[in-house]
Amino acid sequence: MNVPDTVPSSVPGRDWYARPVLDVARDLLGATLTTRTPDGIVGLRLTEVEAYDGTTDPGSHAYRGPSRRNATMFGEPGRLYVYRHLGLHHCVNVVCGPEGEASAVLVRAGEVVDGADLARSRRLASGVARTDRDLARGPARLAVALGLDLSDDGADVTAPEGHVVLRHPLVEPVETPAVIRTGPRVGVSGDGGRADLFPWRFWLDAEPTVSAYRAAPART
DNA sequence: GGTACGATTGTCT
DNA sequence: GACAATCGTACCT
Repeated sequence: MNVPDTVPSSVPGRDWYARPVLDVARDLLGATLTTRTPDGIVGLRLTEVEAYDGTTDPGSHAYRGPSRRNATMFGEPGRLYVYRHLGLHHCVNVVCGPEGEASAVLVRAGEVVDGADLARSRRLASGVARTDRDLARGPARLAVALGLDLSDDGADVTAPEGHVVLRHPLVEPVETPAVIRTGPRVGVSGDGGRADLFPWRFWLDAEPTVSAYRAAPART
């Protein structure tokens, strides 16, 4: 794979995810999520995420308590929660916080840093050709690029030999310190229209791969 | 067993 | 910028 060994990185253990969801969300920016499938490897440097704070967060799938769909959120941190949206798209989350709290970070966008050819062919197979910048710009495109679907729900990202692995850089790049920006979450309508109360979207400033903000449709 | 609704995207105007 | 597409899940009867 192309990820050079000279870039110090580690695979955080379960405890790393068992922290407050806002801390984990912030720390996930710049980390790389890598999927290994029979047809190859795709690595993604995360540039945009959103935090969902378990059963106390009206915007979270966990707000109404455990169900078959969100069971993974109530389980161990450090696992993938994948769900289908609008019957068309998949969205990928990383479960965090203490087990049972059901907090999760939605992975919204990233920059393909490995396996761009494979990511591109997956995107082509799913529809229309796009620029490389769009390969993983938006949660559904990101899932396609990484080749993730419902069968990956519950996958453990803390296992270095697993088929989905999250790596975290041990040291921040000194020359290009990451500027982290925050804002209202995208498309969350369960917050009573008060998206401003939950400025829990985090992204890396000046990243072309960050998806465009769209407010949730007003709820009647 | 039926119905309403969505953490979005692509396409058309 | 606006809108249709499309189906699993939750919630109701």
